Amino acid sequence: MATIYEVSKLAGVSLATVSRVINKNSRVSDKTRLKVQDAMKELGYRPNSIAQSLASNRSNSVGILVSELHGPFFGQMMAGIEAELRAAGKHVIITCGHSEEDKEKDGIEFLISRNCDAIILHVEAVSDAYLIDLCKGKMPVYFMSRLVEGLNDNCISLDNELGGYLATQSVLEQGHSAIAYIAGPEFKADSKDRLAGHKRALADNNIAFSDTLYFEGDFKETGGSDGLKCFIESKQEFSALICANDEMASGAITYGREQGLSLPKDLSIIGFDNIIFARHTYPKLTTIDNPVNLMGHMAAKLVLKNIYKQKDMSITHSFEPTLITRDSVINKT
Amino acid sequence: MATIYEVSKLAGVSLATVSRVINKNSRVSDKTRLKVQDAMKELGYRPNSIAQSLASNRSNSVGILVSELHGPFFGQMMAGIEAELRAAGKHVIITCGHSEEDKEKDGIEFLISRNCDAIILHVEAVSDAYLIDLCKGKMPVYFMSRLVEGLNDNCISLDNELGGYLATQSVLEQGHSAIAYIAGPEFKADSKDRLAGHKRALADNNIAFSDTLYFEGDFKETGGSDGLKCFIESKQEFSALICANDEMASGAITYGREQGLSLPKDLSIIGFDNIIFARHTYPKLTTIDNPVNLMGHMAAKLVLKNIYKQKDMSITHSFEPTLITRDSVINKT
DNA sequence: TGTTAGAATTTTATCGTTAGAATTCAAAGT
DNA sequence: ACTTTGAATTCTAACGATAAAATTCTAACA
Repeated sequence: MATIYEVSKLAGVSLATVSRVINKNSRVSDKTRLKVQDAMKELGYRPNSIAQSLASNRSNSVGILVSELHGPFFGQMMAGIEAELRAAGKHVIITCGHSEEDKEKDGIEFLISRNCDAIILHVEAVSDAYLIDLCKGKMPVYFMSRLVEGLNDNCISLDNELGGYLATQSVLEQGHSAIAYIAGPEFKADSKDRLAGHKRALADNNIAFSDTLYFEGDFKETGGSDGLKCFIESKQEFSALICANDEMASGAITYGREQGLSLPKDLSIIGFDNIIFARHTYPKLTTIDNPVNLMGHMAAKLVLKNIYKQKDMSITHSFEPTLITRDSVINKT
Repeated sequence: MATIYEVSKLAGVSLATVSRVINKNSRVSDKTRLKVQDAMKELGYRPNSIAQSLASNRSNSVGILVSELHGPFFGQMMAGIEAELRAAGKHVIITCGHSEEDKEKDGIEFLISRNCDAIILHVEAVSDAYLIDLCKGKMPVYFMSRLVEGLNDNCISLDNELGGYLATQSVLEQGHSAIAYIAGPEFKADSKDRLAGHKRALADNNIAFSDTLYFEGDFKETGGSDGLKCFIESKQEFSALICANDEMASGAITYGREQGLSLPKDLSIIGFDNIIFARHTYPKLTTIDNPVNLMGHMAAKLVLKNIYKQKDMSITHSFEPTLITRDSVINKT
């Protein structure tokens, strides 16, 4: 592969001049610029980004840590970030933390050692204290879908509490009062906040939260089936089931039907996230929209603005979930 | 951040010695190794991977191009590749091509310019000729889920023709004979092969392929709904519908029920890929398993073996799909 | 004790680029 | 014609590591 040196020789100019035509910013006369561009074309020259990074202390790549590479939620998130960054000529280096503290820390180390210009994290297992400490380091850190105390400006977050409230409120408005709840893992902030919203809605309507109609799931399909199984076997009465995400809602729907329930007549179910498949369950899933793709774009914009100094980036740090009404919740009155 | 130079000074040894303790291979006396390691610890030294790459001409990163960052199929694929590579201390740089020729080429350029040690491509729009040409270049290229003529050793592929055959054969065995088919985009090799398998099964059973029961979909949910709509509106008789992937099958199921069909009684549907969600459609989707996660692992192993010279990697280039029987196809006899 | 082989270590050049200082150039002002 | 000035360009030293050649050390052997 041709180097800048060969280009400079062929064009009859110095290294520095070639460098300057590559980095369009500074001034070069049109004549020499043309000469250099011709030479580059002739040699099929492509800048060596590694060398560029070393010399400029800029890698033009941003690290991303998500919990999983698969899964509809993270897919949308990564797609949003990548699209925005790619359009600006930046790369993403993606790794995953599997919602485990060690692996998340490991992933972060990994990205730091790759000299990313910034990292965008969707971490769940690691503590706020750790993150606050991390931010004291040299690497700029941004957070997706998590609000870290005192670091608001680095966070793009969803009002999960509101989402939880909305879900429960909408179910209550349909006349349900015996409501079961399948939460996500309790150590995850998202789970906690959604649950808090649920409890607030219950309280607002003078309905007591019942421990026996609560189940801690895993945000996966099995969480939904296990949870519903648990409730059914406990022989309690309930007409609605709130799941803290759509995967668990899918699992619950599938399990519920296996147990002979007629849905949504026998049981109303609401999810959270509005993943693409939510409209393909049967009944079509009523859920809370989580604009995670948009949030991905926004996180990328934040990096573009702060790190790459791009202008005209208006940033929204906080997003609001909205209710998507489909067919899985019926009016009980 | 401390550099190798500072470490060498503190430890009282030369740069080269520090370098050698970092790259565990060559010999250093235990005493100096300890000295150096202490110094590294004291300074919180972390090698600068950019500088390492420049000097060693190795970036320890492999580029990945998929069609989309979201979507259950690609998620599984990326997860497989990343897990395997990450375990070996390599990074992935992921980008996407959106199944469009220009964007795919663009993405490839992008990865090449990042000095990856190899690239793994899941490309759909770009021609074989282009790929053959690409392989003549310096960058090692591997292909996922695509068989490029003459480049077999660089491909990890699924026998899509067999999958297509299996799907149709299984439906035929259930007594169906009027079978509609919703294909993927015709320019995609996967679509072509699956369709070819379908036609072979038909021929084996002396059933004529009917153009009017064929629809070219887009591998997305809308492809399934649009296709089924088209067939229904044409007032043709058919008792089974084969979809070239699960997303389209989901779309078809949803649309079919919207049109008042009772599934699977009125219409049997079979998909392809066995995405996670396939077991959560109603009826649960009978489909063809595509071991794409495994294939991702294998592609990564191939790179590990060929590029990073790891031993003990047994490679399987070709994978076979299998039938997953669930509830969406019924026996008609 | 003097050689010598092999291990351990250091020296030095290099990877391909950027960035700031230094220089040259060209047009304008006096 | 002679500065002056600012633009255009070149020079040179990094950036932080690796790798091959050169050197020093160590211990074993004659």
